Amino acid sequence: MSRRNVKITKKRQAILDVLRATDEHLTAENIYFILKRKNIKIGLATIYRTLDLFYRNGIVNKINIGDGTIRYEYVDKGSVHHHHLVCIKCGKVMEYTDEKEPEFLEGLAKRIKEKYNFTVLSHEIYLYGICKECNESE
Amino acid sequence: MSRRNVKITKKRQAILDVLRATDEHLTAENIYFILKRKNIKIGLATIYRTLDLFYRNGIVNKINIGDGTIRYEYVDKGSVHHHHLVCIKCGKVMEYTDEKEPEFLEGLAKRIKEKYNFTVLSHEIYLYGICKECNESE
DNA sequence: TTTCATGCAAAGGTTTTGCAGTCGC
DNA sequence: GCGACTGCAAAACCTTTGCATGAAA
Repeated sequence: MSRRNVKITKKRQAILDVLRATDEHLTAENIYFILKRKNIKIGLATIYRTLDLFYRNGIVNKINIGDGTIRYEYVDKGSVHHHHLVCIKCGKVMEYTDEKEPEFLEGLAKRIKEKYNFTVLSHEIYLYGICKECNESE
Repeated sequence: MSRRNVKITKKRQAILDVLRATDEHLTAENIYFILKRKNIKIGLATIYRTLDLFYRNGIVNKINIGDGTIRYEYVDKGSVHHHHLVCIKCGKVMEYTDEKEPEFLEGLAKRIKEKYNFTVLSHEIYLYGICKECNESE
């Protein structure tokens, strides 16, 4: 399935705009209220359906930090692959990129293949800890 | 909070036994039915409460592969830290350890600290792909 | 017209909570 | 007896689904 198969309607465009306008990782409900504030009336179900569609077409990533809700982020094809820093104090999710990570992951995939005959297709890395602000406010 | 603060009742012991007896990653419901088969009558709510207690005390890990349910695994303090291989075909979750990973993660935590002033306390790595069996059955 | 998108409400599944009863020290 | 643990049922929560309406080609 590829991106060109996705028809972009007005509602879908609105959701896409919200996701592209932020660095944050939004839940379906976040998007719902952001659009409401912009006077765009849309059903939650439509947002869920759209996000699922986007996900299946590689337009957004799902982020699951384990708090019971799914977050989404726009996949910018031109940007570097990144992972997530989750602050266990304030719950904020930040992105990071690490220059040595791609090389490590490539080697890791190779070793996993040899050792377990498991073909790695994608990965998610979550680092949990204390963010700058929470560090400072102690 | 530390492990010694957790009182181990009969029901809690039963849950712990189930988790220690398997390599699999069990949901609360899995545990419920396993105990039922052993003729141990226990409420689902108790299992949830116990797992949450165990989690807060570092006795179990939460595994969230994004399918809407939380899985748990016993934390064996003596064993090597491992991560997860999730098969996107059959949904099976396996564990792996990689000899180069600890060194990489140590360096990564240091770089994250320098670059973002984020203190890394723990991490989760999920590798998604196709497992041995699903590879072979194609 | 025909197809697909949408909104609403209801249903679904997992997890949490309130409360009364029970256990163990 | 007291405090903590447990079971049940109900509630809460997020997400999906069914169906009728509406928009677009």
